[in-house]
Amino acid sequence: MEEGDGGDGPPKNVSLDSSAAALPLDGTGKKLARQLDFTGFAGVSGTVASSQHLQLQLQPRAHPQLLPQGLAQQTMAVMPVLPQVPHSAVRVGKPESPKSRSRPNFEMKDSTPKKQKQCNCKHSRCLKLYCECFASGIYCEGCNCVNCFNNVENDEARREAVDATLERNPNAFRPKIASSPHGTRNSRDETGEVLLLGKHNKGCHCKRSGCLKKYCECFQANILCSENCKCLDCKNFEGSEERQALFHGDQNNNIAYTQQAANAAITGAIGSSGYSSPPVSKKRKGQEHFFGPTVKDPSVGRLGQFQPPNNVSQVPAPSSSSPSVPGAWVGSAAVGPSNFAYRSLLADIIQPQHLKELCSVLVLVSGQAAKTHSGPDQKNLMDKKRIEDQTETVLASSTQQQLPSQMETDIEKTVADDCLSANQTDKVGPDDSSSDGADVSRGRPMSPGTLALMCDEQDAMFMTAPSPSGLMAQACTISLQSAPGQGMTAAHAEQETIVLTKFRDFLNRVITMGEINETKHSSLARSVLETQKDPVSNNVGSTSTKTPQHQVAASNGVVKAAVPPMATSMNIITSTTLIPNNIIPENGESKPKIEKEI
DNA sequence: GAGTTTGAAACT
DNA sequence: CAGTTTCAAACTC
Repeated sequence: MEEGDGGDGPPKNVSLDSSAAALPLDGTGKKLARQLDFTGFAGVSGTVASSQHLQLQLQPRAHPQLLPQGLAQQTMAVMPVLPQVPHSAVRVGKPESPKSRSRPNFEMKDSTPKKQKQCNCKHSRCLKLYCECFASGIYCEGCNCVNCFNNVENDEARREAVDATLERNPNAFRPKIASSPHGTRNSRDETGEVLLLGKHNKGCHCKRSGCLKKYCECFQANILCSENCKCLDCKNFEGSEERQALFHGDQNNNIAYTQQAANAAITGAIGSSGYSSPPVSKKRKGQEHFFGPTVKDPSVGRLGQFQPPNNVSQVPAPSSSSPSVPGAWVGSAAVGPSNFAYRSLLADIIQPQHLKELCSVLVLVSGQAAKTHSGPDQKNLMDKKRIEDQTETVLASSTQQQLPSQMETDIEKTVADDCLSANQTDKVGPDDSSSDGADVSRGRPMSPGTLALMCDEQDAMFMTAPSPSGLMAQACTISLQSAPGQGMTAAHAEQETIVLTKFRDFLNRVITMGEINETKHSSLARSVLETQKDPVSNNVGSTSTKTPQHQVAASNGVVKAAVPPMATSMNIITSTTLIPNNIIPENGESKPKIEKEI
C-alpha cells in the first residue's frame, strides 16, 4: 500500500489545499513559467525567505484579501507553487539549487545555475516527497526516474498525490527553510562562508552527520541549525570550529578538502578541543537555554540565527540573495556577540520598503501597460494620472527613505486594485480556456510569472492592508472594462514584458550595486579579515565570537564610511529602474523603452 | 558504478 | 506521538 498516488478514488477533500492543488500544475503552466527564467533567483532566493523572496506563487482561487490572513497565506503557500520553475530555480522559499528542493546549491556561489537536477526515483513514481521534482512542484523532465507519474500525462494521478501529500502535511510544499523570524541577515564567520539566516521550519534530525554534510537539510540550505532542530552532535552552528574548518576549505573551492574537513570535523579530528562549553553537547543539543544566553555568552554558537529584531531591517526578504552574492565584512553593531558578521553587499541596499515599492511600481506599471495597450478612455486617463502621481510619490518617498503612511496606504490600495484586477481577469479568462488554464493563447490572461509578481506583491500588501475598499473594486472594474476579451492577451503580454523587464532591470541594478560595494569592500574586507584572523588554536571554537568589540566598532565605522549611504544606493536603483515614465509614452507608442542606464 | 550511509518521508 | 520502514540522495570505495 505504498504510494497514495492516484488512480484510485476521487480526489480527497482537502478543501483549502486541494483547491490550491487543483491549480494548474499542468504542462502549460510549466511551460509558461519555464519561459520565464527565474533561475537568477536561485542564487537570490533562498530559501528562505519564504515569504520575503519572490515567491512564484500561483494565485489562490479566492482573493486572499478576502480571507482571514492566515487562511489566505495558507491558501497561497500550500500549493506546490513552483510547478513551472526549473530545478535550477528556487523552490518556494528555498534557496533552490539546481540540486533539490531542500538542497540548496553549494556550487552556486557564482550564482550560475548549474544543470537541472534530475531525480532517480524508482519506487515512488515521483509522486511522493521523496522525489525532488515532485517536492519542488515541478514535473519530471529528463529525469532518470522509473515509472514516473510526475508528468503531464499523469496529471490526474499527480494531482491526487498532491492532495494526499497535502492532506498528510498541509505544509508539505511550503518552503522548508524560512527566514528567521528575527529577520534575515547574511552572516558569515571568519572562514568566509556565506551563511543564510534562514531557519529550517521543522528542523533537521541528523544523528550522525554532525549536520555538516548534505544529508542535513540545514547544511544543505546553508543555514545554521536552529532551535527547531533535533539533531545530535550538531556542529552546524556559528562558531563551530568544525564548521569553520569545513568552510575554510570550501573557500578555496576545494571540494575534496571540504569534505575532508567535514569528515575530520565529524570524526573529531579537528574537534572542538578548546570549547569550554561546547555549544552542542554530546547529546541532543540544548534548546532554549542554548539561545537564551547567547547574547551574553559569545562562546555559544548559533548566534547568527537569533539576531535581535532590530536587525531585521537590514536585509529584507531575499535572504535568498545571500548565498551567491559576495559580501562585505562589516562590523555589525546589532549582531551583538557575533563580532564579525557577514553582511550581504546588498544588505543595506535593499530595504523592505524598497521591495514594497518595487512591487508597487511593477504593479502600477503593469496596470498602466494594460490600460495603455487597451486604449485610453477618459477613465483610464484619470486612472493613469493617479498612477503617475503615486509612482512619483513612491520614488520620492524612496529617496527620502520614508514612506509616509498615507501614501503607503494609497499605494497599497492601488496595488490591491491591480492585483485584484489581475485576479479577476484571471478568473474571467478560463471561461474560454481549458479549465486548468492550459491554453495560453486563449484563456491565460497573465503568465504565472506576472501573476507571481503581482500575487507576491499582493501578499505583502494585504498583510498590512487588509481592508479592500471600494476603490479596489472600482479599479477592478476598470481593469475589466479596459481589457476585455481579445485585447487581453496582447495587453497581458505587454504587461508581462514590461513587468518582467523592469524587474530584471531592477535585479541587474541590485547586482551592480552589490558589485560596486564588493569592489569597495574587497580590500577593506581583506585587511579586516587578516586583522581578525588568529591562529586557529586560539580562541577555540569562537574565533568569531571573541573578537574584541572595539574591532567591530572600528570596522563598522570604516565600512560604513566606505559604503555609500544605502538609501542613496537604493534610490539609484529604484529611480533608474522603476520609473515608469517610459512605460507611459507620451505619444501613445505602445512599446516602452525599457533599457535605461544607471 | 556499485555499495553504503544517511535522514526525510511515509507508514504503523 | 514514537517507533519502524521506505525511499532517494549523498557519500564512499
